[in-house]
Amino acid sequence: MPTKTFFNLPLEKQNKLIDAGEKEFSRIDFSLSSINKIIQDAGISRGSFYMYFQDKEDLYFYILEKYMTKMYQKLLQNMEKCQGNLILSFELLYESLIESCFQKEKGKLFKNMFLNMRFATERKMKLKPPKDVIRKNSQEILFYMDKELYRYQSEEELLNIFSLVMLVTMSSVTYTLINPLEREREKINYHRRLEIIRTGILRRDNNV
Amino acid sequence: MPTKTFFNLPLEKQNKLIDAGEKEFSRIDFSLSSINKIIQDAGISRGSFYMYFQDKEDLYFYILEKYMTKMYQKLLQNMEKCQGNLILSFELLYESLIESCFQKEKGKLFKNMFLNMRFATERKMKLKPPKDVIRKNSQEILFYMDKELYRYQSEEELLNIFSLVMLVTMSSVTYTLINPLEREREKINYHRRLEIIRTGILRRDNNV
DNA sequence: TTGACATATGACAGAGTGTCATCATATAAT
DNA sequence: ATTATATGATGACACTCTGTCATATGTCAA
Repeated sequence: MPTKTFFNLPLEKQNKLIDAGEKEFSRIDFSLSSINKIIQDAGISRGSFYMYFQDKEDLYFYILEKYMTKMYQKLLQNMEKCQGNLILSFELLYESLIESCFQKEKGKLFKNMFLNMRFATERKMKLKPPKDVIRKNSQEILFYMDKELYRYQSEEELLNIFSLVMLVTMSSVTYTLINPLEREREKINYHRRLEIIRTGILRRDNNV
Repeated sequence: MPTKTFFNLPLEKQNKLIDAGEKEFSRIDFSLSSINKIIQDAGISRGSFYMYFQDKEDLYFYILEKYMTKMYQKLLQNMEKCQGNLILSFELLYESLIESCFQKEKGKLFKNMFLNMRFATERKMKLKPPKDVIRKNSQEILFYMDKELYRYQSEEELLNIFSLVMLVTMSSVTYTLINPLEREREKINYHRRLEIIRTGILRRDNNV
């Protein structure tokens, strides 16, 4: 998290630094990005940067979290729109994620962030109690979720289904980012995978 | 790939360098690892290192590939042992992966490699024609796979199922590495996810 | 012995990181 | 008005890392 000093800054200066960060993290992968470039672009001194953020990672996660939150909001909206249909909601999320990643403005930023997701989750999990964020969001999702559709034993099982669909979605988006030429084919495969899961969790008359 | 010069080296010297690499990649994440440490440990000069490998990444992938190959061999063996049952084969693979990752000797190395997998696949995909490796291995898997068990339309669908199970397995192993305390709980969740997939792909009498 | 070739070396330039003593500014206290 | 105190800003500094290159060493054939 940024320091108190950072938040005391006039908003304009805050944004200038955030923008410089986004620009650098768009340019290149996190591990190769440079604080020098960021402070140069933002027009602040080296010392100041370390006044506001613990390190490069600190700034990175501050930015990342902003977009993660947006994504969850989007997912919640989808759940509402789809009357609790989990699969449908993720299909919509998938579409908007792909669209975001191929847009001009923030496309490269999103791409780099997606490709770094593993690194990101690892760090986050070390910092916070593991399920803190995802659990809270999952609970909200569960609230919207049409539970009559699926057979399940416990709430944990529902959360597990949720995580599974999330995993498959993120993985597919990432694959598409790495292989943009196979975008359409991967989309088909993604829907196939969702269909397998849907069939697997569907409540049927002949209950197995 | 290492250069011809590297392979001309006496095996002893080759191994010393590989060992030094594994030691460093065990110590710390790839992006923070240092060639300096490696050459110091291997007792060679800076110039020599660049004589043998293009860069740090080159050495890393050379080591990674060795273990990836082993993993695939293991999976193939499992397929044979399980008479083509995909789910069972991956359950066995899961167990041996977890075991490997918690062992004393190479545990930390495997852990770091797993956590870097996203980075690794991204690089690999840029280097080789995308599906080269996984496709070749998948074809071998398909050879062993008991196709009567599952309903599917095409070979591509079978490969898709394979990738899905692989994804879920790798993801679960990675999660366990990050949260070792939840090892048992995650194992249960892993089996639940596999059960969902199994149900989803199972050939039933009342064909949907 | 002399080339010709493969191999080995470490000094070097360039770039990056995090720190710290110091300076500047604003706010409060006397 | 002046001093005191806290807060913010700065860039030089020490350190580490990377990839290169001119030079040195070893080896084998003619």
